[in-house]
Amino acid sequence: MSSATASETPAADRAYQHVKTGLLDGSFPDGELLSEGEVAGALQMSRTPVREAFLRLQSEGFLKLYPKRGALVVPVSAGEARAVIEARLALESFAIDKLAIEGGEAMAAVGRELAAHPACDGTDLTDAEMHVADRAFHATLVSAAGNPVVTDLYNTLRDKQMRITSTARTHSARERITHQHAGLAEALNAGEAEQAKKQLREHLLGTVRALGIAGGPYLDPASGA
Amino acid sequence: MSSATASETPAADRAYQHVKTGLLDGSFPDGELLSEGEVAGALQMSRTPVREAFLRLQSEGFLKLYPKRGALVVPVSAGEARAVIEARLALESFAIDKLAIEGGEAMAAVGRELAAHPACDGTDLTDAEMHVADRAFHATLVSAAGNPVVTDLYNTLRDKQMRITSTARTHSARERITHQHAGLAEALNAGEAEQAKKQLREHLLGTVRALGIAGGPYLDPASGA
DNA sequence: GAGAAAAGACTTGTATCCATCTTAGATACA
DNA sequence: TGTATCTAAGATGGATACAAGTCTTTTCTC
Repeated sequence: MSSATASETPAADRAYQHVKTGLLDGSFPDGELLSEGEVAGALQMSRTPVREAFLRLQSEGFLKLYPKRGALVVPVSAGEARAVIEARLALESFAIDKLAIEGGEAMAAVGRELAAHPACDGTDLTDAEMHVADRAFHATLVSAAGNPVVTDLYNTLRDKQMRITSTARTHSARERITHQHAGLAEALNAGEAEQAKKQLREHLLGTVRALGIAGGPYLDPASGA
Repeated sequence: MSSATASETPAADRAYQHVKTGLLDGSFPDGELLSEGEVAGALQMSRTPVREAFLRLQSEGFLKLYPKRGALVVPVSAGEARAVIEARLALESFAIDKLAIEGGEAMAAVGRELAAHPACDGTDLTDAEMHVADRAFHATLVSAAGNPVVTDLYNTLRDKQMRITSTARTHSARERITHQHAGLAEALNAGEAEQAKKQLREHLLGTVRALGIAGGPYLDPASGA
Protein backbone atom coordinates (compact mmCIF):
# COMPACT_ATOMS: atom_id res chain seq x y z
CA MET A 1 0.00 0.00 0.00
CA SER A 2 3.02 2.17 -0.07
CA SER A 3 2.84 2.43 -3.82
CA ALA A 4 2.56 5.93 -5.16
CA THR A 5 -0.33 4.93 -7.35
CA ALA A 6 -2.52 4.06 -4.40
CA SER A 7 -4.16 7.28 -3.28
CA GLU A 8 -7.31 7.85 -1.36
CA THR A 9 -9.11 10.24 -3.64
CA PRO A 10 -8.99 10.19 -7.43
CA ALA A 11 -6.22 12.24 -8.95
CA ALA A 12 -8.68 14.22 -11.00
CA ASP A 13 -10.45 15.35 -7.86
CA ARG A 14 -7.22 16.33 -6.21
CA ALA A 15 -6.27 18.35 -9.26
CA TYR A 16 -9.64 20.04 -9.28
CA GLN A 17 -9.42 20.89 -5.63
CA HIS A 18 -5.89 22.14 -5.92
CA VAL A 19 -6.58 24.49 -8.79
CA LYS A 20 -9.85 25.72 -7.35
CA THR A 21 -8.20 26.44 -4.04
CA GLY A 22 -5.44 28.31 -5.79
CA LEU A 23 -8.04 30.29 -7.67
CA LEU A 24 -9.87 31.19 -4.49
CA ASP A 25 -6.93 32.08 -2.31
CA GLY A 26 -5.30 34.09 -5.02
CA SER A 27 -2.32 31.87 -5.79
CA PHE A 28 -3.46 31.98 -9.39
CA PRO A 29 -4.27 35.63 -9.95
CA ASP A 30 -6.63 36.96 -12.57
CA GLY A 31 -5.30 36.87 -16.06
CA GLU A 32 -2.68 34.26 -15.32
CA LEU A 33 -2.16 31.73 -18.07
CA LEU A 34 -1.51 28.36 -16.54
CA SER A 35 -0.69 25.08 -18.18
CA GLU A 36 -1.60 21.49 -17.59
CA GLY A 37 1.97 20.34 -17.28
CA GLU A 38 2.67 22.98 -14.69
CA VAL A 39 0.12 21.83 -12.14
CA ALA A 40 0.65 18.22 -13.14
CA GLY A 41 4.27 18.61 -12.11
CA ALA A 42 3.35 20.36 -8.90
CA LEU A 43 0.99 17.55 -7.94
CA GLN A 44 3.21 14.83 -9.29
CA MET A 45 0.63 13.34 -11.55
CA SER A 46 0.19 13.11 -15.27
CA ARG A 47 -1.50 15.75 -17.36
CA THR A 48 -4.59 13.67 -17.90
CA PRO A 49 -6.38 14.27 -14.60
CA VAL A 50 -5.32 17.91 -14.68
CA ARG A 51 -6.91 18.22 -18.07
CA GLU A 52 -10.11 16.85 -16.63
CA ALA A 53 -9.99 19.36 -13.82
CA PHE A 54 -9.42 22.20 -16.25
CA LEU A 55 -12.46 21.20 -18.24
CA ARG A 56 -14.57 21.16 -15.12
CA LEU A 57 -13.29 24.52 -14.03
CA GLN A 58 -14.01 25.91 -17.45
CA SER A 59 -17.59 24.72 -17.38
CA GLU A 60 -17.95 26.42 -14.04
CA GLY A 61 -16.65 29.64 -15.48
CA PHE A 62 -13.39 29.81 -13.57
CA LEU A 63 -11.08 29.13 -16.46
CA LYS A 64 -11.14 29.82 -20.13
CA LEU A 65 -9.26 27.31 -22.22
CA TYR A 66 -7.44 28.58 -25.25
CA PRO A 67 -6.56 25.89 -27.77
CA LYS A 68 -2.88 25.06 -27.78
CA ARG A 69 -2.14 28.00 -25.58
CA GLY A 70 -3.21 27.43 -22.04
CA ALA A 71 -5.87 28.08 -19.46
CA LEU A 72 -6.64 31.66 -18.64
CA VAL A 73 -7.80 32.50 -15.15
CA VAL A 74 -10.80 34.54 -16.13
CA PRO A 75 -10.79 37.99 -14.62
CA VAL A 76 -13.96 38.88 -12.80
CA SER A 77 -15.09 42.36 -13.56
CA ALA A 78 -17.30 44.52 -11.39
CA GLY A 79 -20.02 44.10 -13.98
CA GLU A 80 -19.86 40.36 -13.72
CA ALA A 81 -20.03 40.43 -9.96
CA ARG A 82 -23.17 42.49 -10.18
CA ALA A 83 -24.55 40.14 -12.81
CA VAL A 84 -24.09 37.20 -10.49
CA ILE A 85 -25.85 38.91 -7.65
CA GLU A 86 -28.67 39.98 -9.91
CA ALA A 87 -29.10 36.41 -11.03
CA ARG A 88 -29.17 35.30 -7.42
CA LEU A 89 -31.89 37.81 -6.69
CA ALA A 90 -33.87 36.57 -9.65
CA LEU A 91 -33.72 32.96 -8.52
CA GLU A 92 -34.34 33.61 -4.86
CA SER A 93 -37.27 35.83 -5.73
CA PHE A 94 -38.61 33.01 -7.81
CA ALA A 95 -38.38 30.78 -4.78
CA ILE A 96 -40.33 33.25 -2.69
CA ASP A 97 -42.96 33.68 -5.36
CA LYS A 98 -43.41 29.98 -5.71
CA LEU A 99 -43.72 29.51 -1.99
CA ALA A 100 -46.27 32.28 -1.86
CA ILE A 101 -48.37 30.54 -4.47
CA GLU A 102 -48.17 27.29 -2.61
CA GLY A 103 -49.76 28.97 0.33
CA GLY A 104 -49.05 30.82 3.52
CA GLU A 105 -48.34 27.72 5.53
CA ALA A 106 -45.60 26.61 3.17
CA MET A 107 -44.04 30.04 3.42
CA ALA A 108 -44.32 30.18 7.18
CA ALA A 109 -42.72 26.77 7.51
CA VAL A 110 -39.70 27.97 5.57
CA GLY A 111 -39.69 31.15 7.57
CA ARG A 112 -39.50 29.19 10.78
CA GLU A 113 -36.75 27.00 9.45
CA LEU A 114 -34.74 30.02 8.38
CA ALA A 115 -35.32 31.88 11.62
CA ALA A 116 -33.75 29.00 13.50
CA HIS A 117 -30.74 28.98 11.21
CA PRO A 118 -27.30 29.91 12.58
CA ALA A 119 -26.97 32.54 9.87
CA CYS A 120 -29.72 34.48 11.61
CA ASP A 121 -27.76 34.64 14.80
CA GLY A 122 -24.13 34.44 13.93
CA THR A 123 -22.64 34.35 17.38
CA ASP A 124 -20.13 31.62 18.06
CA LEU A 125 -19.19 31.45 14.42
CA THR A 126 -15.82 32.07 12.87
CA ASP A 127 -15.72 34.05 9.67
CA ALA A 128 -15.34 30.90 7.65
CA GLU A 129 -18.22 29.24 9.44
CA MET A 130 -20.34 32.31 8.93
CA HIS A 131 -19.62 32.14 5.25
CA VAL A 132 -20.74 28.53 5.15
CA ALA A 133 -23.82 29.35 7.20
CA ASP A 134 -24.74 32.19 4.89
CA ARG A 135 -24.52 29.93 1.93
CA ALA A 136 -26.62 27.28 3.62
CA PHE A 137 -29.19 29.88 4.62
CA HIS A 138 -29.82 30.99 1.07
CA ALA A 139 -29.61 27.46 -0.25
CA THR A 140 -32.35 26.47 2.15
CA LEU A 141 -34.61 29.16 0.82
CA VAL A 142 -34.01 28.21 -2.79
CA SER A 143 -34.36 24.50 -2.17
CA ALA A 144 -37.66 25.08 -0.43
CA ALA A 145 -39.15 26.02 -3.76
CA GLY A 146 -38.84 22.40 -4.74
CA ASN A 147 -37.37 23.04 -8.15
CA PRO A 148 -34.16 21.04 -8.53
CA VAL A 149 -33.21 22.77 -11.74
CA VAL A 150 -33.30 26.16 -10.10
CA THR A 151 -31.45 24.81 -7.09
CA ASP A 152 -28.75 23.58 -9.41
CA LEU A 153 -28.41 26.87 -11.22
CA TYR A 154 -28.26 28.66 -7.93
CA ASN A 155 -25.42 26.55 -6.65
CA THR A 156 -23.30 27.25 -9.68
CA LEU A 157 -23.94 30.91 -9.07
CA ARG A 158 -22.66 30.63 -5.54
CA ASP A 159 -19.53 28.94 -6.81
CA LYS A 160 -18.97 31.83 -9.16
CA GLN A 161 -19.50 34.28 -6.38
CA MET A 162 -17.08 32.51 -4.10
CA ARG A 163 -14.39 33.39 -6.57
CA ILE A 164 -15.44 36.99 -6.66
CA THR A 165 -15.76 37.60 -2.97
CA SER A 166 -12.39 36.04 -2.34
CA THR A 167 -10.74 38.11 -5.03
CA ALA A 168 -11.96 41.28 -3.42
CA ARG A 169 -11.68 40.61 0.27
CA THR A 170 -15.05 41.33 1.68
CA HIS A 171 -15.24 43.07 4.99
CA SER A 172 -18.40 41.30 5.91
CA ALA A 173 -20.68 43.35 8.07
CA ARG A 174 -21.93 40.46 10.12
CA GLU A 175 -24.50 42.38 12.00
CA ARG A 176 -26.07 43.69 8.85
CA ILE A 177 -26.13 40.23 7.34
CA THR A 178 -27.65 38.42 10.29
CA HIS A 179 -30.14 41.19 10.82
CA GLN A 180 -31.25 41.09 7.21
CA HIS A 181 -31.47 37.33 7.32
CA ALA A 182 -33.72 37.56 10.32
CA GLY A 183 -35.85 40.16 8.61
CA LEU A 184 -36.27 37.94 5.61
CA ALA A 185 -37.27 34.99 7.75
CA GLU A 186 -39.77 37.13 9.59
CA ALA A 187 -41.39 38.39 6.40
CA LEU A 188 -41.77 34.84 5.17
CA ASN A 189 -43.20 33.82 8.47
CA ALA A 190 -45.79 36.55 8.15
CA GLY A 191 -46.60 35.42 4.64
CA GLU A 192 -45.59 38.71 3.11
CA ALA A 193 -43.96 37.76 -0.15
CA GLU A 194 -43.41 41.25 -1.48
CA GLN A 195 -41.84 42.36 1.74
CA ALA A 196 -39.62 39.30 1.73
CA LYS A 197 -38.43 40.05 -1.78
CA LYS A 198 -37.71 43.61 -0.81
CA GLN A 199 -35.68 42.47 2.17
CA LEU A 200 -33.82 40.09 -0.05
CA ARG A 201 -33.05 42.76 -2.61
CA GLU A 202 -31.67 45.05 0.04
CA HIS A 203 -29.66 42.22 1.50
CA LEU A 204 -28.03 41.45 -1.83
CA LEU A 205 -27.54 45.11 -2.51
CA GLY A 206 -25.55 45.19 0.68
CA THR A 207 -23.47 42.34 -0.63
CA VAL A 208 -22.49 44.06 -3.85
CA ARG A 209 -21.74 47.23 -1.97
CA ALA A 210 -19.50 45.33 0.39
CA LEU A 211 -17.55 44.45 -2.73
CA GLY A 212 -17.22 48.12 -3.54
CA ILE A 213 -19.51 47.86 -6.53
CA ALA A 214 -22.48 50.02 -7.36
CA GLY A 215 -25.75 48.13 -7.27
CA GLY A 216 -27.12 49.39 -10.53
CA PRO A 217 -30.76 50.16 -11.21
CA TYR A 218 -32.06 46.64 -10.74
CA LEU A 219 -30.55 45.96 -7.36
CA ASP A 220 -30.74 49.57 -6.30
CA PRO A 221 -33.75 51.30 -7.87
CA ALA A 222 -33.33 54.25 -5.56
CA SER A 223 -30.10 55.24 -7.23
CA GLY A 224 -30.75 54.92 -10.94
CA ALA A 225 -34.42 55.80 -11.15
CA MET B 1 -3.06 16.68 -46.03
CA SER B 2 -4.81 13.54 -47.04
CA SER B 3 -3.89 11.82 -43.83
CA ALA B 4 -6.73 10.40 -41.84
CA THR B 5 -5.57 12.31 -38.80
CA ALA B 6 -6.18 15.64 -40.48
CA SER B 7 -9.79 16.49 -39.78
CA GLU B 8 -11.53 19.79 -39.95
CA THR B 9 -13.06 20.01 -36.52
CA PRO B 10 -11.46 18.71 -33.33
CA ALA B 11 -12.33 15.16 -32.45
CA ALA B 12 -13.64 16.20 -29.06
CA ASP B 13 -16.18 18.48 -30.70
CA ARG B 14 -17.26 15.78 -33.08
CA ALA B 15 -17.73 13.39 -30.18
CA TYR B 16 -19.71 15.97 -28.27
CA GLN B 17 -21.94 16.68 -31.25
CA HIS B 18 -22.44 13.03 -31.97
CA VAL B 19 -23.52 12.09 -28.48
CA LYS B 20 -25.67 15.15 -28.04
CA THR B 21 -27.40 14.47 -31.32
CA GLY B 22 -27.99 10.90 -30.29
CA LEU B 23 -29.42 12.12 -27.03
CA LEU B 24 -31.77 14.50 -28.77
CA ASP B 25 -33.02 12.26 -31.53
CA GLY B 26 -33.53 9.36 -29.19
CA SER B 27 -30.76 7.06 -30.40
CA PHE B 28 -29.59 6.97 -26.82
CA PRO B 29 -32.78 6.48 -24.87
CA ASP B 30 -33.32 7.40 -21.27
CA GLY B 31 -31.65 5.15 -18.78
CA GLU B 32 -29.20 3.74 -21.28
CA LEU B 33 -25.76 3.15 -19.91
CA LEU B 34 -23.21 3.97 -22.57
CA SER B 35 -19.48 3.64 -22.51
CA GLU B 36 -16.59 5.67 -23.80
CA GLY B 37 -15.18 2.84 -25.85
CA GLU B 38 -18.50 2.29 -27.53
CA VAL B 39 -18.85 5.71 -29.10
CA ALA B 40 -15.12 5.92 -29.61
CA GLY B 41 -15.36 2.87 -31.79
CA ALA B 42 -18.36 4.21 -33.63
CA LEU B 43 -16.54 7.42 -34.42
CA GLN B 44 -13.22 5.72 -35.02
CA MET B 45 -11.35 7.79 -32.54
CA SER B 46 -9.70 7.10 -29.22
CA ARG B 47 -11.47 7.28 -25.89
CA THR B 48 -9.76 10.52 -24.93
CA PRO B 49 -11.93 12.98 -26.86
CA VAL B 50 -15.01 10.97 -26.04
CA ARG B 51 -14.18 11.25 -22.39
CA GLU B 52 -13.94 14.99 -22.80
CA ALA B 53 -17.33 15.07 -24.46
CA PHE B 54 -18.84 12.99 -21.66
CA LEU B 55 -17.55 15.40 -19.07
CA ARG B 56 -19.08 18.30 -20.93
CA LEU B 57 -22.37 16.52 -21.29
CA GLN B 58 -22.36 15.70 -17.63
CA SER B 59 -21.82 19.31 -16.65
CA GLU B 60 -24.77 20.20 -18.84
CA GLY B 61 -26.90 17.65 -17.08
CA PHE B 62 -27.39 15.25 -19.96
CA LEU B 63 -25.27 12.45 -18.61
CA LYS B 64 -24.44 11.16 -15.20
CA LEU B 65 -21.07 9.48 -14.95
CA TYR B 66 -20.74 6.52 -12.66
CA PRO B 67 -17.19 5.61 -11.73
CA LYS B 68 -15.99 2.44 -13.42
CA ARG B 69 -19.46 1.73 -14.63
CA GLY B 70 -20.48 3.99 -17.43
CA ALA B 71 -22.41 7.06 -18.40
CA LEU B 72 -26.09 7.05 -17.67
CA VAL B 73 -28.41 8.95 -19.95
CA VAL B 74 -30.31 10.82 -17.32
CA PRO B 75 -34.03 10.24 -17.57
CA VAL B 76 -36.11 13.34 -17.76
CA SER B 77 -39.21 13.11 -15.68
CA ALA B 78 -42.33 15.15 -16.07
CA GLY B 79 -41.39 16.95 -12.91
CA GLU B 80 -38.05 17.93 -14.34
CA ALA B 81 -39.62 19.22 -17.52
CA ARG B 82 -41.85 21.44 -15.46
CA ALA B 83 -38.88 22.54 -13.40
CA VAL B 84 -37.03 23.62 -16.49
CA ILE B 85 -39.94 25.65 -17.75
CA GLU B 86 -40.43 27.22 -14.36
CA ALA B 87 -36.80 28.25 -14.35
CA ARG B 88 -37.20 29.73 -17.78
CA LEU B 89 -40.14 31.73 -16.57
CA ALA B 90 -38.14 32.96 -13.62
CA LEU B 91 -35.26 34.16 -15.78
CA GLU B 92 -37.37 35.68 -18.52
CA SER B 93 -39.45 37.45 -15.92
CA PHE B 94 -36.26 38.81 -14.47
CA ALA B 95 -35.39 40.15 -17.90
CA ILE B 96 -38.73 41.89 -18.17
CA ASP B 97 -38.44 43.34 -14.69
CA LYS B 98 -35.01 44.66 -15.36
CA LEU B 99 -36.06 46.22 -18.62
CA ALA B 100 -38.98 47.82 -16.87
CA ILE B 101 -36.69 49.39 -14.34
CA GLU B 102 -34.43 50.69 -17.03
CA GLY B 103 -37.34 52.59 -18.42
CA GLY B 104 -40.17 52.44 -20.90
CA GLU B 105 -38.06 53.24 -23.88
CA ALA B 106 -35.73 50.32 -23.27
CA MET B 107 -38.72 48.04 -23.03
CA ALA B 108 -40.36 49.42 -26.10
CA ALA B 109 -37.17 49.00 -28.09
CA VAL B 110 -37.07 45.33 -27.22
CA GLY B 111 -40.77 45.07 -27.96
CA ARG B 112 -40.21 46.43 -31.44
CA GLU B 113 -37.31 44.12 -32.03
CA LEU B 114 -39.34 41.13 -30.95
CA ALA B 115 -42.40 42.17 -32.94
CA ALA B 116 -40.30 42.09 -36.08
CA HIS B 117 -38.97 38.65 -35.30
CA PRO B 118 -39.86 35.69 -37.54
CA ALA B 119 -41.14 33.83 -34.48
CA CYS B 120 -43.97 36.34 -34.31
CA ASP B 121 -45.11 35.51 -37.80
CA GLY B 122 -44.07 31.98 -38.51
CA THR B 123 -45.16 31.71 -42.12
CA ASP B 124 -42.57 30.39 -44.54
CA LEU B 125 -40.84 28.47 -41.81
CA THR B 126 -40.34 24.76 -41.57
CA ASP B 127 -40.87 23.13 -38.23
CA ALA B 128 -37.15 23.02 -37.59
CA GLU B 129 -36.75 26.65 -38.56
CA MET B 130 -39.63 27.59 -36.35
CA HIS B 131 -37.96 25.83 -33.48
CA VAL B 132 -34.78 27.79 -34.07
CA ALA B 133 -36.74 31.00 -34.39
CA ASP B 134 -38.57 30.37 -31.15
CA ARG B 135 -35.33 29.85 -29.37
CA ALA B 136 -33.87 33.01 -30.85
CA PHE B 137 -36.96 34.95 -29.90
CA HIS B 138 -36.68 34.12 -26.24
CA ALA B 139 -32.92 34.47 -26.28
CA THR B 140 -33.33 37.98 -27.60
CA LEU B 141 -35.58 38.89 -24.72
CA VAL B 142 -33.22 37.50 -22.13
CA SER B 143 -30.14 39.01 -23.69
CA ALA B 144 -31.79 42.40 -23.72
CA ALA B 145 -31.55 42.45 -19.96
CA GLY B 146 -27.83 42.85 -20.37
CA ASN B 147 -26.88 40.27 -17.79
CA PRO B 148 -24.46 37.78 -19.34
CA VAL B 149 -24.66 35.45 -16.37
CA VAL B 150 -28.39 35.11 -16.71
CA THR B 151 -28.08 34.73 -20.46
CA ASP B 152 -25.69 31.89 -19.88
CA LEU B 153 -27.94 30.12 -17.42
CA TYR B 154 -30.84 30.55 -19.77
CA ASN B 155 -29.02 28.92 -22.65
CA THR B 156 -28.20 25.87 -20.63
CA LEU B 157 -31.87 25.64 -19.78
CA ARG B 158 -32.81 25.67 -23.41
CA ASP B 159 -30.36 22.87 -24.05
CA LYS B 160 -31.99 20.86 -21.33
CA GLN B 161 -35.39 21.56 -22.75
CA MET B 162 -34.32 20.53 -26.22
CA ARG B 163 -33.70 17.10 -24.82
CA ILE B 164 -37.10 17.01 -23.21
CA THR B 165 -39.14 18.24 -26.13
CA SER B 166 -37.46 15.76 -28.42
CA THR B 167 -38.07 12.93 -26.03
CA ALA B 168 -41.77 13.64 -26.01
CA ARG B 169 -42.58 14.70 -29.52
CA THR B 170 -44.26 18.02 -29.25
CA HIS B 171 -47.16 18.73 -31.51
CA SER B 172 -46.36 22.39 -31.68
CA ALA B 173 -49.39 24.58 -32.02
CA ARG B 174 -47.73 27.15 -34.20
CA GLU B 175 -50.59 29.52 -34.23
CA ARG B 176 -50.75 29.63 -30.49
CA ILE B 177 -47.03 30.19 -30.23
CA THR B 178 -46.73 32.97 -32.75
CA HIS B 179 -49.82 34.62 -31.38
CA GLN B 180 -48.47 34.55 -27.85
CA HIS B 181 -45.13 35.83 -29.02
CA ALA B 182 -46.81 38.74 -30.67
CA GLY B 183 -48.82 39.43 -27.56
CA LEU B 184 -45.68 39.48 -25.48
CA ALA B 185 -43.98 41.89 -27.86
CA GLU B 186 -47.00 44.12 -27.81
CA ALA B 187 -47.12 44.26 -24.03
CA LEU B 188 -43.46 45.22 -23.92
CA ASN B 189 -44.04 47.82 -26.54
CA ALA B 190 -46.74 49.33 -24.41
CA GLY B 191 -44.46 49.28 -21.40
CA GLU B 192 -46.71 46.99 -19.42
CA ALA B 193 -44.36 44.75 -17.54
CA GLU B 194 -46.94 42.89 -15.52
CA GLN B 195 -48.98 42.16 -18.58
CA ALA B 196 -45.87 40.96 -20.38
CA LYS B 197 -45.03 38.59 -17.57
CA LYS B 198 -48.55 37.26 -17.58
CA GLN B 199 -48.38 36.66 -21.31
CA LEU B 200 -45.09 34.91 -20.86
CA ARG B 201 -46.41 32.70 -18.12
CA GLU B 202 -49.34 31.63 -20.24
CA HIS B 203 -47.06 31.03 -23.16
CA LEU B 204 -44.82 28.73 -21.16
CA LEU B 205 -47.83 27.08 -19.61
CA GLY B 206 -48.87 26.22 -23.15
CA THR B 207 -45.46 24.71 -23.69
CA VAL B 208 -45.63 22.36 -20.75
CA ARG B 209 -49.14 21.38 -21.67
CA ALA B 210 -48.01 20.58 -25.19
CA LEU B 211 -45.73 18.08 -23.51
CA GLY B 212 -48.68 16.52 -21.80
CA ILE B 213 -47.65 17.76 -18.39
CA ALA B 214 -49.70 19.63 -15.85
CA GLY B 215 -48.47 23.13 -15.23
CA GLY B 216 -48.55 23.01 -11.48
CA PRO B 217 -49.48 25.92 -9.24
CA TYR B 218 -46.66 28.22 -10.25
CA LEU B 219 -47.16 28.08 -13.99
CA ASP B 220 -50.87 27.58 -13.70
CA PRO B 221 -52.24 29.34 -10.62
CA ALA B 222 -55.78 28.84 -11.90
CA SER B 223 -55.56 25.11 -11.38
CA GLY B 224 -53.96 24.65 -8.00
CA ALA B 225 -55.18 27.73 -6.20
C1' DG C 1 -30.02 -28.46 -6.68
C1' DA C 2 -28.42 -24.32 -4.00
C1' DG C 3 -25.03 -21.29 -2.62
C1' DA C 4 -20.32 -19.60 -2.48
C1' DA C 5 -16.13 -18.79 -4.84
C1' DA C 6 -13.62 -17.77 -8.83
C1' DA C 7 -12.99 -16.52 -13.55
C1' DG C 8 -13.96 -13.54 -17.27
C1' DA C 9 -15.61 -9.58 -19.90
C1' DC C 10 -16.24 -4.84 -19.67
C1' DT C 11 -15.81 -0.51 -17.61
C1' DT C 12 -13.22 3.71 -16.19
C1' DG C 13 -8.76 6.11 -14.27
C1' DT C 14 -4.22 7.39 -15.21
C1' DA C 15 0.34 7.46 -17.42
C1' DT C 16 2.95 7.96 -21.38
C1' DC C 17 3.98 8.87 -26.17
C1' DC C 18 3.67 11.40 -30.45
C1' DA C 19 1.93 15.02 -33.72
C1' DT C 20 0.73 19.63 -34.34
C1' DC C 21 0.15 24.28 -33.24
C1' DT C 22 1.60 28.67 -31.10
C1' DT C 23 4.81 31.81 -29.79
C1' DA C 24 9.03 33.90 -28.03
C1' DG C 25 13.60 34.79 -29.13
C1' DA C 26 17.73 34.62 -31.95
C1' DT C 27 19.60 35.77 -36.30
C1' DA C 28 20.21 37.68 -40.82
C1' DC C 29 19.50 41.58 -43.61
C1' DA C 30 18.40 46.17 -45.31
C1' DT D 1 18.31 50.41 -35.81
C1' DG D 2 14.24 48.15 -37.44
C1' DT D 3 12.19 44.26 -39.70
C1' DA D 4 11.55 39.72 -41.57
C1' DT D 5 12.61 34.99 -41.09
C1' DC D 6 14.01 31.02 -38.95
C1' DT D 7 14.50 28.09 -34.99
C1' DA D 8 13.55 26.10 -30.72
C1' DA D 9 10.74 25.61 -26.65
C1' DG D 10 6.48 24.77 -24.71
C1' DA D 11 1.58 24.11 -25.07
C1' DT D 12 -2.43 21.24 -26.17
C1' DG D 13 -4.97 17.36 -28.77
C1' DG D 14 -5.24 12.77 -29.35
C1' DA D 15 -3.72 7.71 -29.34
C1' DT D 16 -2.30 3.97 -26.87
C1' DA D 17 -0.95 1.08 -22.85
C1' DC D 18 -1.85 -0.53 -18.56
C1' DA D 19 -3.89 -0.84 -13.82
C1' DA D 20 -7.82 -1.42 -11.15
C1' DG D 21 -12.82 -1.73 -10.10
C1' DT D 22 -17.54 -3.80 -11.07
C1' DC D 23 -20.79 -6.94 -12.66
C1' DT D 24 -22.04 -11.36 -14.81
C1' DT D 25 -21.43 -15.98 -15.46
C1' DT D 26 -19.47 -20.08 -14.69
C1' DT D 27 -17.76 -23.56 -11.77
C1' DC D 28 -16.90 -25.91 -7.64
C1' DT D 29 -18.45 -27.64 -3.31
C1' DC D 30 -21.80 -29.43 -0.14
